[in-house]
Amino acid sequence: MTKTRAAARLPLNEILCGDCTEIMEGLPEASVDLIFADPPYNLQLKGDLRRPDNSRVDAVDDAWDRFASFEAYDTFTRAWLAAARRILKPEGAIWVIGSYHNIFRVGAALQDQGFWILNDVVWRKSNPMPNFRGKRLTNAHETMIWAGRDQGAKYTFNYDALKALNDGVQMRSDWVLPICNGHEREKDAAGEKAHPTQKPQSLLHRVLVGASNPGDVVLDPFFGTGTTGAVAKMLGRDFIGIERDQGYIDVARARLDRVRKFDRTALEVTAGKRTEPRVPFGQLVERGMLRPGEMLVNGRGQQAKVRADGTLVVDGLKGSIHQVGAALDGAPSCNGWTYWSFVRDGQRVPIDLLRQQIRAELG
Amino acid sequence: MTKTRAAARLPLNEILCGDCTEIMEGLPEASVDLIFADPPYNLQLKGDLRRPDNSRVDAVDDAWDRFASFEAYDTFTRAWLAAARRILKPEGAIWVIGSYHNIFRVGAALQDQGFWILNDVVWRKSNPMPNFRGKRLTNAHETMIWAGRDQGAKYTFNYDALKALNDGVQMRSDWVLPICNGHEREKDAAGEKAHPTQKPQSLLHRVLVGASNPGDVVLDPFFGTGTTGAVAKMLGRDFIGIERDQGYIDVARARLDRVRKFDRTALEVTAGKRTEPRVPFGQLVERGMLRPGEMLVNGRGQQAKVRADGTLVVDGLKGSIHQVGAALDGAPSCNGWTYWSFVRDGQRVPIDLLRQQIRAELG
DNA sequence: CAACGTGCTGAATCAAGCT
DNA sequence: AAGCTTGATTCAGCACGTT
Repeated sequence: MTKTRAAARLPLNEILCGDCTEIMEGLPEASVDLIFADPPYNLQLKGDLRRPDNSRVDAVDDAWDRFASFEAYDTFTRAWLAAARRILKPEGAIWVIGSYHNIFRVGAALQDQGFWILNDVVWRKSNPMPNFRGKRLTNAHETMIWAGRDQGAKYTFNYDALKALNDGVQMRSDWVLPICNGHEREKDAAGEKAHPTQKPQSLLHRVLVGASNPGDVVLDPFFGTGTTGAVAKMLGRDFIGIERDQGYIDVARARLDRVRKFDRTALEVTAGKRTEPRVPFGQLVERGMLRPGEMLVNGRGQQAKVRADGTLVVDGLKGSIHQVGAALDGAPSCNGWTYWSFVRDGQRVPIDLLRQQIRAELG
Repeated sequence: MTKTRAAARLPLNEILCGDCTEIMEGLPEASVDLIFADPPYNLQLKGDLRRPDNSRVDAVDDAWDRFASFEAYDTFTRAWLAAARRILKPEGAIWVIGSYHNIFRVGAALQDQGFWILNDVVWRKSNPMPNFRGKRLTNAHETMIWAGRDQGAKYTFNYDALKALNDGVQMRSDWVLPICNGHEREKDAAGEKAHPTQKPQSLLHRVLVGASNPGDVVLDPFFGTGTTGAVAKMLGRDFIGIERDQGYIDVARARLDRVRKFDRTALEVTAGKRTEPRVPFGQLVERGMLRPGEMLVNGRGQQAKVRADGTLVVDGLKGSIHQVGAALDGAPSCNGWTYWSFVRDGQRVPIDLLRQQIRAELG
């Protein structure tokens, strides 16, 4: 009976194979701090789409994204949300990502079940797939809903960490991040993308830094190739993954084995100092251009450690790239962008180069 | 009776005072090209919000934004959407703007009533109000839903005009625009903002340029201080405004009197090739620009013979310029106009050049 | 001069689907 | 059936300048 299974220990840092609703029903009540869910979008695709050069778009045509009707999709959604709600701690929170095909149904279901929406967050893709037919706007964003378990319930929000990640100004509800491709994109044996909708690590990085703490339990009921687990592991959170496709699980397991946790000081997050500059240093970290724990070096060879929220630490000294630089030089101020370098292939490279890359991407 | 009122003429460029559902029920069926709606957001604000300096934030606390529950809000939403759908032409479209408080309920209701979502569009505010309490992300965007009346229905989309607006690249689904303030913000007699949620004209400009044509009828059931009407008038569209607050209507009337329509050349908009007159390939033969028996050549050097009726033949293969091109490439389709060239003075010249000559003659 | 680094350009690649 | 429909990124190739 459920009672027995519910008493079972929480299977931390494992991937459970099966239907997420059923599996969540077997987990102990009020045991999870954060849920990140990337459910099927119900894209309702028909026929095939070709580019102007007649090549075929490799679209999402997997069985798991097919539903007979909005009603069928609603039934599915309400079932997994109810199961998710039961295992969520009273002060836990849920994030769900979707597109216009499904997100309105998900949002209404969340509200109907008593979740309390805290923000909707727009992921603005810096490099979306264009609209090949020229019949609509380029679909350049996806929407995440962040909700607490109940109206008035407490929830985790690391305001200052996100502010630091955003170089000293409040984090907004729209996040500009590139889609997942290149080396970060998991490949199958044939060298093809292993999953059609793999999310970028930078997105999960921001969610987990902002809405969870080290040691928290983060559950992902649609684990796919395990981005949530990978970022949770790096950030020192425990994860629980649920996925019904064994092929995806195999890819995720191999991926998680490769992932290393960032060290402890890198994970500590500022309590709230800031500076003025305009392009967030934290983005270099979120995007994986610099790893938390990596050392930066100044002109005199002094080293500073990069932390997950985009701040630096040297001995007891913590702060932004500018603050730490100024303190080391005993100067009233310092432009951290030109002050710090990182090391690649034995060469010192100014971090400003990375900022220029981001600026180029953003146009 | 409704029947009588429904037969009434369309009240163009007027503001009707009253409940929008009732008034729309009295308008003729299938008579409106575009609906832009900015319904109450159901913000559910409690208490008051103060800035760090203890000044009070002038929030939306008007009676029109209070609903007892999500159910009450849904009932309201489904009623006005049904009335809106009846007066929409089969090839018309609707835009609805909202925030996370209401947009998920609006989106689900749209889908449930048979509207077909074409895009969701994020208005990314370049200057949003900060989050004073530091308890959530800065609420820096609102969401618009663009939907056709039915799945598969035609709709107006001025692809090339929006592309031109966007510096020559496809318009994306996220629009960065400042909020409405300064001189554009309508003031009441006391010099205070006349309406708490006045939308910027830039937003409506983009919607109307992209999703309507000059002479179209644009209806706004929550007219407020008349931004939709003002931009419609400037752009040479007819508007119908519905508003139940006489105070807002007075402000809107005065505003509309001040607005001047742009002149004709300013209103002309980059048109796509689609809207150019269709020229049958056979006309090139009829006019003697190509001779029957002459050979066309594709990119791979394969040749096809032009016949007197404007069809091509290669070996046993006969058909239109498009069909033969597709068959030779083993492709599902082909644009024969760009696929085939003829030879003049040893040079390959695309046949599309001849079509352009004919179009130029047609004006 | 050879060897190598830099920067430009154009081809190739690839992206939650859209008459 | 006609005929209209991309943009960001990566990487190889190559000219050119420096060591």
